[in-house]
Amino acid sequence: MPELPEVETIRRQLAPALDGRTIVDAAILDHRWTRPDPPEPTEEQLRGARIVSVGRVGKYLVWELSDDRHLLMHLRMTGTLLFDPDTEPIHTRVRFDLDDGHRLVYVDPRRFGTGHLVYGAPARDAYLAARLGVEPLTPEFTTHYLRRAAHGRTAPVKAFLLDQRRIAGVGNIYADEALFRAGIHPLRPAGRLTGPQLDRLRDAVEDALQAGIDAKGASIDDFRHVDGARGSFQDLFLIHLRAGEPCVNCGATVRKIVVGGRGTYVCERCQPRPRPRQSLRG
DNA sequence: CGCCCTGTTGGGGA
DNA sequence: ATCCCCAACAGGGC
Repeated sequence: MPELPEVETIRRQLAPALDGRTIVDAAILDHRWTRPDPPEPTEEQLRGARIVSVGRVGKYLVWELSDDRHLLMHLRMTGTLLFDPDTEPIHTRVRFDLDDGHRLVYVDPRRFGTGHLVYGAPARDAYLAARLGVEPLTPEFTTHYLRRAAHGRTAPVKAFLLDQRRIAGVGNIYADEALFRAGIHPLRPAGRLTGPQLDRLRDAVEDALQAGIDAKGASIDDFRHVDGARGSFQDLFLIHLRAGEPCVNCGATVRKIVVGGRGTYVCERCQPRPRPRQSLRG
């Protein structure tokens, strides 16, 4: 479920409850959660650890633990963290019992989510730096950076946005949203964006992500229900999952295509298809 | 009931 | 650099 705005929302909700607490007991019910070699963390390593802080980098939740240990959690598509659930969810993978009696439960039906334990800030930063580029809601995220990152690339701009090593935290939904707001077709080669398009794209990524963060308060479990009377998110996702509906901007019918193997929603009037590139050899 | 397709992610192999 | 497939599971359409 989580892209940057959702992970950030989870972090904000969790941090006050976790900061300063000690994990008195941990149960790892799913071996897969710790899969790299060696499998870390183990239950023994988590037991007795104090939680210094809970942060976020890209789509990673970064727990700083006592003794300069760092737990890097990625929720992938279906991971969820529940605080004091009434009943034990079916797909519970990890349980954390805190020293104040509260319990945090990690639930993940598809079991894609991962947890890694690394020792020392340098190891943590190296792990993240190898996978993540610029944070899109920081001053580092400039048109200039976008231009340099996109220069010479032939892959579709949507694939470019999804590449976490360039921009950290944009997923399938917000990529569609940003491209729609910027009026750029997802299939346009990233290296062929014009100056004005790069400007618009930078702003659109920022705006779409910030809108997602601001929409907290609505249930994050329901964030995909953009149609119907659900309300809160009706205005948040302008294009995603709206195939067959009229474009909110021009009224043309929103189409669904596939880009990079991912479902992609586009208004081909607001986001005109790129002219097919003439190959040099014909 | 079964089969097929889809999906909020990212890693690895071609 | 780019593209495709896969991990594991649920839900919907037929």
